[in-house]
Amino acid sequence: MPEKRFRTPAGQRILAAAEELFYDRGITAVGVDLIAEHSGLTKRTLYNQFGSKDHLVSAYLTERDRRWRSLVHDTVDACDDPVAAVTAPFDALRAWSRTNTRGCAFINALAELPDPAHPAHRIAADQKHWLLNLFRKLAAAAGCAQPATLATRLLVLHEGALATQPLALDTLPESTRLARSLVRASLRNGGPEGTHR
Amino acid sequence: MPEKRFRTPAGQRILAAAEELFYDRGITAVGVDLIAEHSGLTKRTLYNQFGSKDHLVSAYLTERDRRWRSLVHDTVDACDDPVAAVTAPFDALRAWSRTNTRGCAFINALAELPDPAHPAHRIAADQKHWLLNLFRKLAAAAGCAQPATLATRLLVLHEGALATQPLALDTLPESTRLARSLVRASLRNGGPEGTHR
DNA sequence: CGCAAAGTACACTGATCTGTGAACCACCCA
DNA sequence: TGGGTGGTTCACAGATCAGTGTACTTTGCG
Repeated sequence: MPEKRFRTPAGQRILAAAEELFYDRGITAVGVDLIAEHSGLTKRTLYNQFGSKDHLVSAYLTERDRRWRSLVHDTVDACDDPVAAVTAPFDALRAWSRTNTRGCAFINALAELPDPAHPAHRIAADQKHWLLNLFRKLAAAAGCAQPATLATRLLVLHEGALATQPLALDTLPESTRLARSLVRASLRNGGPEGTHR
Repeated sequence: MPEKRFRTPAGQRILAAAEELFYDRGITAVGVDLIAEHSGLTKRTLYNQFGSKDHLVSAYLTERDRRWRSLVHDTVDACDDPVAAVTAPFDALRAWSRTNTRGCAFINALAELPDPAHPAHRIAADQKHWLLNLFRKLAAAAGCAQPATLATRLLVLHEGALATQPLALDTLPESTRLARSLVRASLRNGGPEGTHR
């Protein structure tokens, strides 16, 4: 059962418990017994619903990705100014970080699951490509010069702020400021500074 | 045995095997039996030398930190231009990435070891603080305006390039270009762009 | 009523994990 | 020559892990 569109209420509760535990304590460190216990359901139900721990891990990452994209879309849509919309993912990250302080779930998952054949790799790669592409589209829509280059820079800033988050260095505000200034600069002159040569 | 200054040859070989396996496959996923087998030594020797897997993990991170700092120091020292020296860690990262393609070992370790009491947390936090402070000192030495703010931005770019490395997006070149342009901008006018307000 | 789907209770398998005990061996050096 | 240090061999303990088999109960619905 690689994917499942409609999940039973018990399946949803198990997935919710898995999301919390996997993110907070790490995927390998959390056993299926613990997930069953935290969800109030039985291990048998877990296996009836998800088939294996690997499939549950995939469902965890897929669901988290869905929630994150939904938040970013909402934040972008709430911007009436197309220039402000370019850095809307940074605003979404600020809100997201209030309840998620253990860094990026996908980077963390890749750290624990080095096998490139594991579905987690595709999910993680897809998410970052999606964000890169979103930055590019938003930059182009705002009339930024060289949207591809700008998008790469914004992605690096975004991931850098996210990666340093567990270290409590409070890098997000400065990253956001720099991101906004890069967008402004790409509107003022014919391209972001430092691109020539 | 929390630290050990002088290690026996067998201890060095075990540590070398542990470094490779922990980084490539993840800490939790690698057992002590596998490390013993890869090093050609016995599990008994491993425990005689390191006492526990946790201590071996600490030794792994400490040794990796030492090698990375050594590379950065050498790269900085090889710069005759103090302005180029500010972004020398990005050049060091380029060389480092040729053989280390699984991202930051410390971020990865934090993902697997969520317990803040684990020594890995202190080692990882120390490393990032060290790099942030190095950026600050190099920026000040080069005459950059607002070296603290610049250092934070450079650290975010550095960590962003490192975090996205396993995703094969090739973000390091663009991160390095942007880092250099930020340094240049902080020399030209009274501070990096976008800092006012 | 009768059936099927969803979930429970619980024992259990086989593998793997960290860590230990104890006897033994090779080498170096006083 | 005789310890002492460093390493080996190998069995083993105790815990935990993913995953299964089976019989039972509940609930909703035709």
